[in-house]
Amino acid sequence: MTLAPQETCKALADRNRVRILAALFNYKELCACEIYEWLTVSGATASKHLGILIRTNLILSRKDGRWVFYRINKSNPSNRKLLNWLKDQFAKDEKLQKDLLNLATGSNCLPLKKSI
Amino acid sequence: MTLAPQETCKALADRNRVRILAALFNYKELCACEIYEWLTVSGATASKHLGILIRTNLILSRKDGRWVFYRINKSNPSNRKLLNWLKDQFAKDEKLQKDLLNLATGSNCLPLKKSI
DNA sequence: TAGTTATTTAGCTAAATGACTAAGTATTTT
DNA sequence: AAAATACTTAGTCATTTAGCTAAATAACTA
Repeated sequence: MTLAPQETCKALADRNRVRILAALFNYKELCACEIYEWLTVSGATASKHLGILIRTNLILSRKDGRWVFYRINKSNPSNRKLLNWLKDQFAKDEKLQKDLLNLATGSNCLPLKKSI
Repeated sequence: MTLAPQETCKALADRNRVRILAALFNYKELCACEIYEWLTVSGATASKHLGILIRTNLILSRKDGRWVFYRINKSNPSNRKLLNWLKDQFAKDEKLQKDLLNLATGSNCLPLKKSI
């Protein structure tokens, strides 16, 4: 299944989905509840966003007990350049950087595991 | 004025806007009427799409008499990687490639000027 | 087994989007 | 100056989307 460019871009055309990717750039993995608490949206809303990112091959998930952990899909060569561009954009997005600081301490779920 | 990534992506989240960019990758410049005839949408609709691409710094325009010519904005370094990714995607998008063949001959406006 | 926790699915609503037509502006031609 | 051409702006309508709550599913815990 190949995606047309506008389909991939549509997945990235929402602030909360961009925030999810930015968070996953900073952490190897995050579970759904860590994500939706940080986004401050309902679990259902976050789940929908995560589903969209999964279906466009931008992220991958792994189930562990009752948790589902999400991570960036780095194994998709056709998104390589796109993710690289995104990373550049994240670095320049001051609001996002401030926002990400709140993720570091915010969870009452499992401990966060810092990556990179 | 810096754009957040989701704003740039939103501009690319529509098939007709992607088609416009693909067309402008193949031709140095195209005028609005060449574009909307090829897209098979009304001039008003094309104008709106072109305005969106202009406002996100993806394309530039130049007025010449009663024509407005559009071209890819290659001078914006922060979109370099994104445009590069797009180019890769275009090459793999068979529908788009077939579609582009109809642009070469399609105009009853000014002569098309092949680029690259 | 019953209850609790984590996530997804279903159904709803308000807002955004992309298409159209009609009207407006700018420029050229007759 | 009037008509024609190229494009943009404004207004309308149908569809899509992002949020919510409630209900369903899945997995652990007491």
